[in-house]
Amino acid sequence: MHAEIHLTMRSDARKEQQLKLSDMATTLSSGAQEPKRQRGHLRVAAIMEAGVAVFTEKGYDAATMTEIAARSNTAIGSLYRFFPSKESLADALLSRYVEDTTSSFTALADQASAMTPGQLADAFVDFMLSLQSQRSLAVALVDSRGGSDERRARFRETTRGSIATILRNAIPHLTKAQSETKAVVLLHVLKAVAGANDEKPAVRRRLLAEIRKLTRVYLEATQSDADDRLSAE
Amino acid sequence: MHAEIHLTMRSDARKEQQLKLSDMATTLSSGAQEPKRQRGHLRVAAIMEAGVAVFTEKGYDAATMTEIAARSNTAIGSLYRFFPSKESLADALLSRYVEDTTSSFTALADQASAMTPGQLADAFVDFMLSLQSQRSLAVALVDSRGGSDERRARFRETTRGSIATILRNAIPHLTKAQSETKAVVLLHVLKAVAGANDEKPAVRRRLLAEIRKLTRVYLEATQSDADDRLSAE
Amino acid sequence: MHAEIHLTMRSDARKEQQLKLSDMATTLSSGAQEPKRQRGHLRVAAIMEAGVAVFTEKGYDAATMTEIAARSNTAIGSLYRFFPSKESLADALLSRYVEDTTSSFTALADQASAMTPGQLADAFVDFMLSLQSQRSLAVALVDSRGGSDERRARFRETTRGSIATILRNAIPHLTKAQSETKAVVLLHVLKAVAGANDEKPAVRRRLLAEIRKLTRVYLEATQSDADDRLSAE
Amino acid sequence: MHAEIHLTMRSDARKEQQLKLSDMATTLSSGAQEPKRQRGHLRVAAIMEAGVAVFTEKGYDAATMTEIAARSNTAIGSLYRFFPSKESLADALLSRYVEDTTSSFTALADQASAMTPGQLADAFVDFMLSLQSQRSLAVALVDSRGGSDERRARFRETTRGSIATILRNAIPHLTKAQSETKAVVLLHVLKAVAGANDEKPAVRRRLLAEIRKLTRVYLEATQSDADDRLSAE
DNA sequence: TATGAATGAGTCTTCATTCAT
DNA sequence: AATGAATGAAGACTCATTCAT
Repeated sequence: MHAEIHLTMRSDARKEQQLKLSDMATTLSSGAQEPKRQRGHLRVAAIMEAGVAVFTEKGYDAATMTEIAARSNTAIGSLYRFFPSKESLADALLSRYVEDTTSSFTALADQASAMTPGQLADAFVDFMLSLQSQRSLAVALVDSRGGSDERRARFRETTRGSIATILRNAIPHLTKAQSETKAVVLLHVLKAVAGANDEKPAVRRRLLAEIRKLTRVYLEATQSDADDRLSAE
Repeated sequence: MHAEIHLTMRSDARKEQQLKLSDMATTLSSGAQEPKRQRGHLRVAAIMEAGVAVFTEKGYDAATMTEIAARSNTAIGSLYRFFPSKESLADALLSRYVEDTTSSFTALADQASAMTPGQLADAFVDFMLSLQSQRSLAVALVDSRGGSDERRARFRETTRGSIATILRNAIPHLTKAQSETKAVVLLHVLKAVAGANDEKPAVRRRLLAEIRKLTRVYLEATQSDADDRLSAE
Repeated sequence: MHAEIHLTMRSDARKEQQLKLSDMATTLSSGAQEPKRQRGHLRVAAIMEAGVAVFTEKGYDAATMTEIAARSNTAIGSLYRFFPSKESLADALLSRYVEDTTSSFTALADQASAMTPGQLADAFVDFMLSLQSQRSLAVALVDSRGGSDERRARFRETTRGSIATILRNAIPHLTKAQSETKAVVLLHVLKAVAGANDEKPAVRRRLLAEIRKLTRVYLEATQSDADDRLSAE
Repeated sequence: MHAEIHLTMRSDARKEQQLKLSDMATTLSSGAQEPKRQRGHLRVAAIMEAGVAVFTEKGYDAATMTEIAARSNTAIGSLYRFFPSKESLADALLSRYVEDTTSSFTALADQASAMTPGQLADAFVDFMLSLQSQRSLAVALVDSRGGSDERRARFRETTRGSIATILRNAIPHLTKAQSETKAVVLLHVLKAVAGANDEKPAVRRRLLAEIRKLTRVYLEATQSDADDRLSAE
């Protein structure tokens, strides 16, 4: 009963603001309240950083809103002003990550058509390395049970789609279905980059080299496959 | 802050029992069984099965001891008699999984020396498929935060070691360091098999075929590498 | 226990402002209006209307100051400028209702002396019907725990007094005590009019007719009683 | 998510017990856990009494589970073991009241056919007086927003139905519709008995006498109406 | 003066764990 | 030894109220 009341109220209270804020709403799209003053933006940023830290360290379930509030020097009430639920915070974080990632992917896609599979493989690994820090958040939020299922699914779809597109740019003759299957597998392989992070530096270096090799081998094999199929026709 | 205090306290309170438990867990999960107190063994088995089910379904955090007790028709007090903490149950489950897996790996290792890399690749994928059901438990317990960090780490080490051994059996000339690096990567790749489970049947089939191909390609490349290096000497 | 401490504290903190408020509330709810600061009056009016709406819809407890502020397009800070507490707003609303009602009662009282009990009964029911919309506010605020106990008690007294007066006007020979007792009972009966509102139209119609009949019968019986007692002397 | 888990678990855990307890389940029908040991029954009783007290004093919203737990010398967790939500406690209390009331009504119904309207009126008022203490709880729970709407509605229906039946027993010739309309009105009138409780003793006495008179007059008038209608045919 | 961000006590509820019977 | 009642710390979230800008 309370919940309904609350939601109703909020909708009422937010209607008009929703409009003028819709442009900035991208980051906080998940039901989060947009700050209207300078101070608020700083606060939101602080909360998000704390959120990243805590979710990454403990995982979605074990992370507590109280700790996130404390780490960002925010009263719990203020945290909830901007992010009306734990899930909404996780969603916002994920969204931001998706956006960052997506735009990076777009850049990669542009260059992909001019790359050999080997080059592309390196580009992919480098790309994952550049995401590094954020990546572990995504793992904590997506691979665990964090946030809404729906958004997590959408996130996965988006990422897979981006990779599939890049693959088709770089390796013509791939059917859509093929590129999508390969995207899933490739994405999985690339996730190993994030995993490497937890190892000791020496091991990490070797691991990264190996992942690089694997990726290259995979993409080259994919290329030859496509060529074979083509010449067979 | 509170949370930490709490956890600390708990750990303290449990230390001594942990010992009793680990004996028992080992005893139970290894084949050896004490004939006396048959009832107790049945009970423990029931609890463990319920634990597997619940942890798999809900993940470590969301699983409750009460539900595990209920599903195994055990009074909560009895459950705690055998497994003095949630963590200890997760650990026991993981241990059993490790042992099962390890012995399977051993069998695989015996045959590995007679296999070509391509055959080995298929064997690995088939192997993962055969673990399927149990595998999702490991995911729930290892990739999330279930069980003690320490044991999870040990679990990973064991698995990696098994794979490394197999690799060296099948592909001579690999140094220990190489085989270990490759084992990490290969294990990661093979985890995709478990992930494929969540996809629709049609996708799943394509995915598995692709993973198979990737694994084969990877192992074959590994072989040629080793050969090259050898002939270069 | 905590709750009590909290409430106490709040009351303490507000005492002095209560005075300022009650002046204002009285001023506002009586006809007199200060020409200066027109804006403020509009704002107060808007707040009060929103307050009526929200309290009526949700009841005192579930109503939130934030929603009342939003519905009246008022910043929460401004709302608190005029009504320093939720209770003070409820009180102001109740006061206004009492005043409205009282003046209406006064009009009724003027005509009452010329009415037969039967006519008076109808007049009462019609009167309650005319209050309808406001009545539900009173229910939300008086029958629940809205506003201060003290003011609610005063409100009840006033209303009962008005009715008692009317009764004595219409039915001479009633002692003061009698009229007061009857006022309490009559008021209770008339509240059924408000309750009828929640029923389906068909039922509502029948209900109102029945209440009308009951009221008539009651007042007529009261009359005969008085007559009897008189002639018995 | 948690909620679902919880519910699921409970259902599982309770299945078998539900059976052997179904006979006693009447009182705690609203999802409450039945105690299985002596101690538990005492506890449940204590909780319910505390619940009655607190709900009556503060109303549903303002009552806190913490206070109810404290007043019944129960740990909050124990309270929730028996009554898994605030609403379920309110429901259980209401149910018990309904049952008490209903059986009393049944007894009244048996005698009603032999009563004159005047006697019936007195019987009704006496009846309400006998419910006294419990009545104010019903007011707190039914007339406010306490508990689930559905159950409150059902409660009202049941009570009205009982009264309607009694009326038809005592005053033949009433149509079903008539008796139902009159039941609603009569019930409302009788509620004044509970209200009288809050007055000073002297006032209370006079009030009760007046309510008695009103009820008598109403029922007698109802009788004559019915007679008139009959002879007019 | 108006605004809305900040505050934090308090609410309901959950669940691992202990302990009396 | 088995049972399940008891415990209470902790978590997510709300909202009346204050105060800096």
